[in-house]
This record gives sequence, C-alpha cells and structure tokens, in this order.
Amino acid sequence: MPPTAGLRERKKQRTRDTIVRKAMALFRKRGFDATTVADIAAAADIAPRTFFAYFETKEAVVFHDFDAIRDRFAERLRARSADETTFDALRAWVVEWLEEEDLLSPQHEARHELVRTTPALQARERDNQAAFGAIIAESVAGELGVPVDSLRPRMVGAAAVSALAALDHADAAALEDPVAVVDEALAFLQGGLDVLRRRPAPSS
Amino acid sequence: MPPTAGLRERKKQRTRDTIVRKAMALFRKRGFDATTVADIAAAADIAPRTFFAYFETKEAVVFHDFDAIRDRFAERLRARSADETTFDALRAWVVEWLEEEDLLSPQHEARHELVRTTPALQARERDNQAAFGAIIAESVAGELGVPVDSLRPRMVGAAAVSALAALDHADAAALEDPVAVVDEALAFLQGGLDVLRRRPAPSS
DNA sequence: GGGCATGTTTGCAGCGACTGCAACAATGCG
DNA sequence: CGCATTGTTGCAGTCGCTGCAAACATGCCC
Repeated sequence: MPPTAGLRERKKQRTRDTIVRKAMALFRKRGFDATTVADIAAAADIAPRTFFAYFETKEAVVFHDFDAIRDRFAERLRARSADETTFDALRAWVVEWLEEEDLLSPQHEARHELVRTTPALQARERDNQAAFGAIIAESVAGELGVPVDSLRPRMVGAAAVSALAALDHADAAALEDPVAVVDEALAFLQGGLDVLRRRPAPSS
Repeated sequence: MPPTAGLRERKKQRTRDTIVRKAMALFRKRGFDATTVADIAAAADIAPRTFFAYFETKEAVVFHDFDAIRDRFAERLRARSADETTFDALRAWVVEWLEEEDLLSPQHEARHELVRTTPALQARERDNQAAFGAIIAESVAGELGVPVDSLRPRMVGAAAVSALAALDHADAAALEDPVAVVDEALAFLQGGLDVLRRRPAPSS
C-alpha cells in the first residue's frame, strides 16, 4: 500500500487532477477566456459550485503547482549551508529543478503558450515572479545584513527573477543548455553591468 | 482665450476629471473593492454605463495618468543625445519628473496607500512597471547591439525598474533626497554586485 | 434658424466570475 | 448502526463589464 492517506484524501486528489487535466485541455482548445467555469465543471463531471472548493479562481488552475514550487524554493534557500551564497543555492536549485521538469514537454509548452497569449494569466505570472523575487531578496538581504526591503536586495531579486523568466522565454538554442543561461545571468549580476559605460561620441 | 479645443472636448475632459476625483475620494473612504462602479457613477453624476466610455476598467481610474507618463518616458529615452547612455537619460528623466511631481503630496500618498493595500491594483502596477522595464530594456539592447529580448537588457530593465519602485517605497529618509536613491541604484547596477562574493565559512 | 452628420450618453438585457447560505450526501469512527 | 465531520450541490445574488439601439447634444453647412 502506498503511503497515501485516507480514501477521502485520495478522492479529492483525483478530482483535483481531473479538473486540472480537463481544464487545461479546454484552455488549449478554445482559449482561456472562451472557456467558462461551467464548461470545466461539466468536463470534470462536478457541479459548477464545486469547482470553487478546489480552486479560488479560474486562473489558479493554470498555476496549480506554483505554491508547492515556491515553498520548496524558499525552503531550499533558507536551508542552505553556511558557506553557500544565495547565488550558489539559486543555481543549484535551478539545476535540480531542470532535472525533474522537462521544459520542452508538451504540457510546459502548452502552458507557456497559454500564459503568453492571455493578459490575465500574464498578470498572475508576474505575481508569481514577484514572489520569487521577494524570496531571493530576503535571502540576499540576510547575506548583506541589510533590511529586506532595502534597495540592493530588491534589485538583485528583480534581476535574478528576470533571468529565471528568460528560461521559459528561451526560443531555441538556449533550451539545449538552460544552465548556461543561468550561469551567464549570475555572472552578469556578479560581474557588474559595466557594458553600459559612457558610449563614445559618434566618430563623425 | 486658452488654446483649448472645442466645447465638446473641454466637457469631456471635465467629466473625466470629475470621475477621477470622485472615484479616488470614494476609494480612500471605503476602499477600492468596496466601491462599485455604480457608486462612482452616482458620485460623478453620470450613468453607470457612461463610466465605461471614459475608463476601460475600474482599475484604470487609479492609473489614469500612466499612459502619458510612460509615453513621455519612452520618448525621452528615444530622443537622447548621441553621447548619453540609457542610464544618463534615465537619471535625467527621474530628476525632471521629481521636479514636477511631489511624491509627498496627499494625492500620491493616498494613491500609493491604495495600491499597496489592494491586490488587484498591485497587479496592475506590476504591469506598468513591466512596461517601463521593457522600454529600458529596449534602449539598453540598442546600446549593446543585442536583441531586445535577450538576457542582459531584460535583467537591467528589471533591476532598474525595481530601483524606481523603491522611490515610492521609500519610507522616510530617502524621500528627502530621492535622486540619491537613484544614483545609488545606478551605481550599484554599473559597479556590479560583488557584494555577493563567496562568503567566508564560519570562523568556528 | 433649420436640418444633417457625427459623436456622446443612456437604458436594457445579458454573460460570466465569484460568494454566502443552507440542504444534502458521503465518509470515518466508535 | 448512529453520529460528527467533511465534502457536494443548488439557489439566489452581487459586481464588473459588454453589445446594442434609442435618445440626445454638438458642430457645421446652407
């Protein structure tokens, strides 16, 4: 017997999975906005009202696994060893994460496409990214011994998150070696942005 | 006679101002969510349906001046002189902007408080910040001679925007000299983040 | 000043996300 | 088998937002 809990729990989990699966299928076929909660409920064979016992909003279905990922990430950063910087831990986490998640899988593709083409979902995604940024900022702030909401940790968090976002964004070559993208990003952050020094006046 | 256009235009502008004023007053008093569009319409003495001829969404009222600011900013960056870096132009723009906008005015205070306490508005604000980030990224990309959506411009844009956001966020001292905040941020970006080098193992 | 084109305001009906509530059903447990 | 707990459902309602078509105002030309 698997280490599952009571029958009740398993049933709930199965229902939840069904909702996600059917909903995503509908989103893919008709688009996010054109799919109503009633449609999803019908497809998952539950009452419309019941949908909201499983997900707070229609959007939440698309990001059903975000909370878990975020929490694991926060835990990973918090539990890093004493000689490990935030950046070390961040890089390690990305590597781990990429090992178990195939960014090229049809599911990831479809989800990404959906988010990319739906404003409401983009907004939600930015929320999620902001949460990641805050976690990184918190860790960096601890490292620097400054307040969590001070300037530099926030900037580092924002920049790091935009680098993570570039992973999804990578349009071809990069996906072959996503870790390289991360390394470039971290090197860029650490090395400074002095690519932006004064530019020469036009040679005329 | 002022250089105003026809009577029609002026009337529309007055109605628009009235909506903004009355809506903000209601938001402050009752909160954003607790204020309905019907309430705003009643306060501004228009039909509920008419509200949507002026603003696409209830949220748009809070950010009624964003589009103009963003466009002016984009224009400023695009029109910068040949020996001016993106960072130079960014700094100059902030200085200009701070001269005409008083961040400590009751209006800014109230608006900021509203955004800070309303999730829906925070999401919208992130949209706006993302727009700024994209503009900065575009400019930086041009400077570096790389594609607009490549890694480094995006990171710079994100970091710069988070520095701008820190301006709003500044809870006391910083507001006395906001330009100093910007200078610190830009110096940080340019100088690199090597505050984050490997941290010493505990001396044990 | 009398029309006429054009732009604005309004009411109405309707959709869809989401909520509170109360009845009902299933489950877990002694 | 009964009982408490937890999950499911239907109902009625609120609110943001939209399409449509009828009234209404304005600018303009004759």
